[in-house]
Amino acid sequence: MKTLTSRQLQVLEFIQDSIRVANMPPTIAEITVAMGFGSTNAARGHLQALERKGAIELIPNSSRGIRLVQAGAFEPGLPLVGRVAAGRPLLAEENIEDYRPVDPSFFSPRADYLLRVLGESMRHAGILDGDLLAVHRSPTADNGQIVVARLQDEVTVKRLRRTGQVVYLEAENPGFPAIEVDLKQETLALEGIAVGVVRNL
Amino acid sequence: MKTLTSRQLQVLEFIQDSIRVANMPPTIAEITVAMGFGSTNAARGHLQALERKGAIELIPNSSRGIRLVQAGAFEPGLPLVGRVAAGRPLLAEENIEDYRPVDPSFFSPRADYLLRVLGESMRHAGILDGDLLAVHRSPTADNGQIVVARLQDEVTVKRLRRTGQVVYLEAENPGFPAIEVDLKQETLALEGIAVGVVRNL
DNA sequence: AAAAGCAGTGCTAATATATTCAGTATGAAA
DNA sequence: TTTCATACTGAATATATTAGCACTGCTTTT
Repeated sequence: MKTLTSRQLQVLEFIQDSIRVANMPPTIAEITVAMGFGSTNAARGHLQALERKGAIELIPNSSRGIRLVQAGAFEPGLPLVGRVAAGRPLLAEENIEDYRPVDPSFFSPRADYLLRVLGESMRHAGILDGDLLAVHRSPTADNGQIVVARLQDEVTVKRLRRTGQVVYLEAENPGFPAIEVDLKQETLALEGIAVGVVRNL
Repeated sequence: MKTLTSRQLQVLEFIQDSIRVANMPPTIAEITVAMGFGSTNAARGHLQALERKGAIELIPNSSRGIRLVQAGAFEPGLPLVGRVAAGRPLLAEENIEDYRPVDPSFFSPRADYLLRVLGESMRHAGILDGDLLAVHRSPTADNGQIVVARLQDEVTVKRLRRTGQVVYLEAENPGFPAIEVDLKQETLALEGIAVGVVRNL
């Protein structure tokens, strides 16, 4: 989508608000009033510009015939992180596979992103290969929580178990050994804590 | 809300579909066409009846001026079914614990409601006690699918396995025996097929 | 210097849409 | 038996809404 001017953005935002509040797009006249135009053509011009730029779609001869094109313009959903490129922040653009319409506040604390789970190491916690893990960004976590951690450019989902200065990242599947991190020697970079699981069957 | 007639319900459902699909309420003319009426007044009559009964609100002199009154018209979410009362339809009001902001179309096929899972019988399929199972209403299911079935006023989640005239509802946890249903003697009432899992950690 | 995009006004025509009035027919409730 | 709600048809009207034409003025790009 091409960049919008600030005025066009205002119009777009009014349309989004309209849909959110009234559950229907506004008429051109409503936009005209809301924006303080003296002529409906001012609004029409903006709508046509927005359509040219791909922000909306106009349905000819249809009242309130404005359709938001952006999938999730008002509900962007959560970024889905898939394979993580080495040396890049977890939420760097190249790690974001897609956006999924999941309500962040459905989880508590709020979910910040979704992580696609690889492998079976957490199977016994009901987290299977391919599941989407809802993650809340947090640099700290409590004992016993399931966390997302970075270890040498590898992202892993494990249960955190701390005893003194040693942290164990435990799998929930026999055969997968726990990872031991000595806080005196290395730092443990937590990416977040797991707050939920979403699975498509 | 007073009870609606079946015809009124059809109109209401069309309006709901319209909002879901087109993101805006239909015009009276659109309802007229969709319902196969010969006159817009047929649709109008239904709309006024729906308004009297509190299902919708009509905005006078406004195109597409139909507003769903239902809490959650904007974010209907999915009904969460908890404990199921004996002898009552699964989606009867008294079975609906709450509504949860989960996007029905996130799953495929679309989820119609969420069922709170009780017990550990599907643990090895990654479905734990307390999980919310996204369910698509369907009277039929394929072999191997995880289904929601009604057996003597009990709702169970099991994997469907069919051999000839005998259906096995298999648990995914050793120690939980499969339930055998002989279709020659009893009927199996499927409530739906599982299309997803949502868990709050 | 010309062309294109931006941001508007003002008016009119076309048509989409809601609304009103006048009916028919059925079944349930008072 | 009258009244009321349901479930429609049919035609006409009022208004809401989109759409088109002709402008002005400013800024940015070519």
